[in-house]
Amino acid sequence: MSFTTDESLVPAGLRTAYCGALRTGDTGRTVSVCGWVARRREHGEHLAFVDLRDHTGIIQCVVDGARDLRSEQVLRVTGTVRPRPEGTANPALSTGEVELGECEVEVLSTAEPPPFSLDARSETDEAVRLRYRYLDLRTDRMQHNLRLRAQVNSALRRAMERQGFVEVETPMLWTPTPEGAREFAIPSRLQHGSFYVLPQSPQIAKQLLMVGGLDRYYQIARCMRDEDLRADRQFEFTQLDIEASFVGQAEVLGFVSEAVSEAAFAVTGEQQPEIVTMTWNQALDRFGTDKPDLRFGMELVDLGDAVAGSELNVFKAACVRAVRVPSAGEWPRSRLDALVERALELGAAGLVWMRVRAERVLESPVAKFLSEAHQRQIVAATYADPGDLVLVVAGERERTCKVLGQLRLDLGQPAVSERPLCFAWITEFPLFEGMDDDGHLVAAHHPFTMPHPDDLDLLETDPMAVRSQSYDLVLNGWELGSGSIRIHRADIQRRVFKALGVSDEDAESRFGFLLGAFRYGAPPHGGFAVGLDRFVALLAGEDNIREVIAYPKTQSGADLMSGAPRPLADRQLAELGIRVVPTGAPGRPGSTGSPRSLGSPGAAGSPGAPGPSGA
RNA sequence: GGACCUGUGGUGCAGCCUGGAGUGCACGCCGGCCUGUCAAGCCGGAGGUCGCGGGUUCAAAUCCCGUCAGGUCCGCCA
Repeated sequence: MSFTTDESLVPAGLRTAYCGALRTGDTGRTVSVCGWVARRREHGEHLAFVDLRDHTGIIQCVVDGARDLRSEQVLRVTGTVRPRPEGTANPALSTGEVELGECEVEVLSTAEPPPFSLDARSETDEAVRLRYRYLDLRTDRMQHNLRLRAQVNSALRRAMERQGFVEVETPMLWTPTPEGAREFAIPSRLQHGSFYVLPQSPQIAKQLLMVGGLDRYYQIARCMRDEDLRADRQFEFTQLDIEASFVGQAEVLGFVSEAVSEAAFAVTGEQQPEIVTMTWNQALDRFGTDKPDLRFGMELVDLGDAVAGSELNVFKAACVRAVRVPSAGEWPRSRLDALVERALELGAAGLVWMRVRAERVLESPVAKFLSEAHQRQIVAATYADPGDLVLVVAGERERTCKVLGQLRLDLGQPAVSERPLCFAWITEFPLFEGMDDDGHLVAAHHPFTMPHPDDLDLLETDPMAVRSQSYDLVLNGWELGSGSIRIHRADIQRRVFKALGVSDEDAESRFGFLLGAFRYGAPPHGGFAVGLDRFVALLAGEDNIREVIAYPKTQSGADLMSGAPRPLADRQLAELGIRVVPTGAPGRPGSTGSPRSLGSPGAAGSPGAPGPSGA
């Protein structure tokens, strides 16, 4: 939690000590500290306590005459470290046993009153924090989160380098690729009408590094996707991106496990247990999701056998599954009705609730349609105790599991900050996930994912049953990243493209340079990418990645501090050969009186049309 | 593209449902008092287009419509 590296650093420049590092052992030293005025407590003309803050913590300075000192001023204070008088120590501060006496104060920079309190105890609207992010960064929370993030980066680098990975930087100005996320386009000044795009990931670049013989590549890579923002999604985000040659799935999982475990250890100081692995099918069956939160139980139970032969029509479905909610047997009807409502909303045909009474008797709207034997078997299968609630959903397998999986989260998921850290590998994802509008299969991961070797023969006969050699890393219910073994053989690639409805000409025009490279000797290879923002957020106990990013954007893609995005000057547009088509809104909100108002400076975006890379 | 929540002195909130003078609380700010505090304390003071526009009404922070901003989610994120 604390970042002790600072204490081993030798202060230099204007200071001879860090605020938070002073201890009784420093008694008698005359030191200079530099920082911001966190608080001051005045007791008349000749005694004031000034709490000076730097990134290491707070030291109390005893000052004679603090009249002109103000919050957040930048000071250099020179004084003598001394123990505090009997009974005045402050256990809340790391430096609470000592204070700086006989202080000489130098104001290095004056400061207006900050627009919001930087005290950890006060809450401030996020929009205000973002507008003054440079002030928000001074808070304990942001200092902690950004330094934690740096520790994670450092640990990941250590682990990757130890495993023989070499860091290679890939271009930020890349070429449009027609599939995947919407891309940010960058106009070419030298070739009007042509565009670079910002990489949505270094996917193709890193595979070409394998062809190039780099063997093991990693990068802490920025990726950009022009998709709508969420609590766990920003336009730009960071990945630990890796790729390795002459390895299979087990090796890739090993590399990544090593890296994330080292990072978790660096932050928590606790050795991580071996990461559990389950297949996509198992995750769906047990947790109703491909990103299970393993911090709590309430696993899904298959009631197929328990209700076999029941007269009840709803239980004759392909899949009958339940989740046990411990100690919820006394919930009022209104709450149960709300659960039914929720299940319908999630796409279930219905929801059957069963209160487990004394002697394990079921109280339920359907109880009278269930034989005593069936009731007993349901109770036995769910391991329900008197006082529990059992929720049952029946229908098609995937839908049924997903509904119950969501109910499980609704009713049982702990807060993000709750420990332990439960990593999980999810393997054997399906290669395809449904069809697009043209009746073509859609790749679940990406079109270069190697099918499971046992399922190759199904590619043409039963493609939806083909498992892939792709895998996700999950942490406490969040998808942390994904990866796969790639196709390096032209014949298999051709068959997958065919299943996806990609013709030879299509493939050539879309991925020509990748396929071309593969003609010159591509090693078997595979890789992974870990979403660093999410990883750090979870380690920091934050439920929002904006809290671990120095300068994040709002949900509408604005940077409230800088005002981005903004219109370009006409001259700049001309240079780029760009003409802006007005969006039809004639009246702009306009500049209101407030000089701080950074409202939308006119959205000069593209109309809804296909988008620049739709060719 | 859609659903829901929020917007009231610098900050955080109450007031809105049930219309009646910008009414209240806490913090901060300014001034005064105060020599052991630590979110110091006490006294006094300043500070408001109730996001913006329109409508209903004798009267709108409050009701209605629109709009902007922030948030959560759906779609989207190979």
